Amino acid sequence: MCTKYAFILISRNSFSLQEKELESVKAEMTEVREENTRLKTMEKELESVKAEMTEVREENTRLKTMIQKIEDDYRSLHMRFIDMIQQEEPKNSSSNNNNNNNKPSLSRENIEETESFISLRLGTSPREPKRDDHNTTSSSSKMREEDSQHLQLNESLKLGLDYNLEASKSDCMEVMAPDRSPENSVEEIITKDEEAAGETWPPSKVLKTARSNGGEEEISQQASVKRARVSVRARCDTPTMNDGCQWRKYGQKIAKGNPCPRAYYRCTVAAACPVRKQVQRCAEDMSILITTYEGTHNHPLPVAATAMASTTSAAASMLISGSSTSQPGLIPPAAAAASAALTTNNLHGLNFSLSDNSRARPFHFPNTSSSALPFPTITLDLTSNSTPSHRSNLFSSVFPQSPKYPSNSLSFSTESNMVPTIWGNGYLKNGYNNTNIGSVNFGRSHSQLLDQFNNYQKSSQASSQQVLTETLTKAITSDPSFRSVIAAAISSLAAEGGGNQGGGGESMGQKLKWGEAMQVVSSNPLAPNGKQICTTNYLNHQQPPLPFSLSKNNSKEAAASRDQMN
DNA sequence: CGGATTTGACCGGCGC
DNA sequence: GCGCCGGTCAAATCCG
Repeated sequence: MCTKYAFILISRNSFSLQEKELESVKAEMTEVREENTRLKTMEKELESVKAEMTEVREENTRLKTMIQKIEDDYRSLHMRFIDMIQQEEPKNSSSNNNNNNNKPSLSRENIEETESFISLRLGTSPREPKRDDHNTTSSSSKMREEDSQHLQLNESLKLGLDYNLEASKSDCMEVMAPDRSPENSVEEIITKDEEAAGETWPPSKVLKTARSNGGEEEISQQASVKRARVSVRARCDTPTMNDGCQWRKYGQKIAKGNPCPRAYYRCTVAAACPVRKQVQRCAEDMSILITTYEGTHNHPLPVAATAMASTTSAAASMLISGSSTSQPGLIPPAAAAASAALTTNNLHGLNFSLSDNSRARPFHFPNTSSSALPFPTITLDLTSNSTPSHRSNLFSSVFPQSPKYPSNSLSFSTESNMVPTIWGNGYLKNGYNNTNIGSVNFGRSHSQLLDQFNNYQKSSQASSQQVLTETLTKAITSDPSFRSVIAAAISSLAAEGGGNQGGGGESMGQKLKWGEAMQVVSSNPLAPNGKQICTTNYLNHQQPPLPFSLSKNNSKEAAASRDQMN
C-alpha cells in the first residue's frame, strides 16, 4: 500500500510538473503566434514599401525622361539662339564699326570658340574692352545707343555661355586651368568650391587690389554675378535661426525702411570661410525673420548645417543659372532700345519661393526701400500660406526696378488647395511675350506634375518656354541638391495637399531623409543647454520638414533684440 | 582671461 | 562734389 501510495504521490507530482510544462509551452506557443502575427504584419508593410518603392522608381524614370527632354529642348533652343546671334551680327558690325573693329565676327564657329573663351574667363565681364577715355567720357547719345546695343549683344554672349558653364562646371574648371592670365589672377584666389557654387564673397580689399591691377570691369562684373544671395524668410521668435553653422556677429545696422536692426554675421566654422549672413526682422511682420546668406562654405559643414547649406547653395546655383538665361540675351540688340521698359523690370534674381504668404508681398528683398538690389537674390519663403490673389501680385511685387538683373521666378507653393507655379521669365509678364508665362503646377501627385509639365512643354513653343526650360534644366542638372529642393516641395505637397493619395513613395523617402536631418538638427550640438528651438510653420504644422529653418534661441539676445525694436 | 558682442567710425557705391 | 546708405572694421565692452 505504502508503495502504491507513494507511486500515486509521485505520479501526481509528475503530472503537476507536466501541467506546468504544458502551460509554459502554451505560453510559448502564444508568444510564437504573436510573433508570427507581427512578422506577417511586417511582411505586409514590407510589401507596401516595396510597392511604394516601385512607384518611386517609376517616378524616377519619368523624371529622367523629363530631364532628357528638357536637355534636348535646350540643345535645339541653343542652336536657335546661335542662329539669332548670327543673324544679328551683321547689324551690329555695321552699326559698331567705329569703336568695335576688333570684335570678332560671330559666325557659329566663332560663337562656339567665343563660348569657350568666355568660359575661361568664368565670371569676368563679357563686356568689350575698356575704351579710351575720350570714348568713355563721351556723352553723345548715339554712342550710348551703340554701347547699349553692344552690351546687349555681349550680354547675350555671356548668358549663353554661362549655361555652358553651369552645365559642365567640372569641364570648365579643367579648361580654365591652363589659361590663367594675369587678369584672372583674382580668380585663382577663389576656391574651386566657390567657383562651382557660382558665388564668392570677395572682400572689398581684394577687389581693391584687383582693381589696382587693372581688371576693374571684369572684377566688378564678376562680383555682381557671383554674389548671389539666398534669403530665407521664416517665422521665428528668436533673434537668429539655427542653421547648424557657427556664426559670429560682426556688425549691426539700422537699414533704411526697417526699424529693426540688421545684424551681420560671418561663418566661424572655418577661419577663412567667406560665408556671411544678414538677419533682420521683416518690417511688415515682426514675427518673420529674414536671413540672407551670401557665399559658399569652403569647409566641411556640421551635419546639422548641411541641409540649409545645400538648400541655399542649390537656390543660389539656380539663381546663377537663371541669370545666365536672361532673356535680354535673346532680344535682338536692335530691339533692345525698344524694350527698355521691359528690361528695366528684369531683375537678375531668380526668385525661388517656398512660400505662401498671407502678405501682399510674397517676396521680401532686403533694402527694398532703395531702388535696386545690389545682387541677385533668391528668396525661400517659409512663412505662411498665401492666397491665390496674392499670386497675381507675384511679379509686380517681386522685382525691384533694376536693369541689372533680369528676373526669373520659381515659386513653390505648399498650400493644399492651390497649385504652385513655376513662372517663366519675369519680363514675360511685362508684355514682351506674355503668351507663355511658363507655368508648371506642382499638384497633388507627381504624375500630375509630370503630366502638367509635359503638357506645358508641348504647348509652349515660344521663348518663354526656352527660358523656363533652360532654367529648369540647369537647376536640375547642375545641382543635385536642387533636386532635393524640388523633391521637398513636391513632398510637402504630396503630404499636405494630397494626403494619403498614394504615390507617396518618394515623399516617404524624402520624409525619412529630412526627418533624419531634422533629428540631427534638433539635437544640434550648436544649440546646447536646452535652448529654445525655433521652428518654422512647416514644422509647426507637422508638414514634412524642409531642410532649413530650425533655430537656436538665445533668450538674452532675443530680449536685447526686442529692446532694440522697442 | 579669452571669446563673443556692441557700437561708432570708416569706406565705397550710387544718385543727385 | 556731396550726401546718403549699406557694409565692414576694430576698439571697447560684456560675459562665462
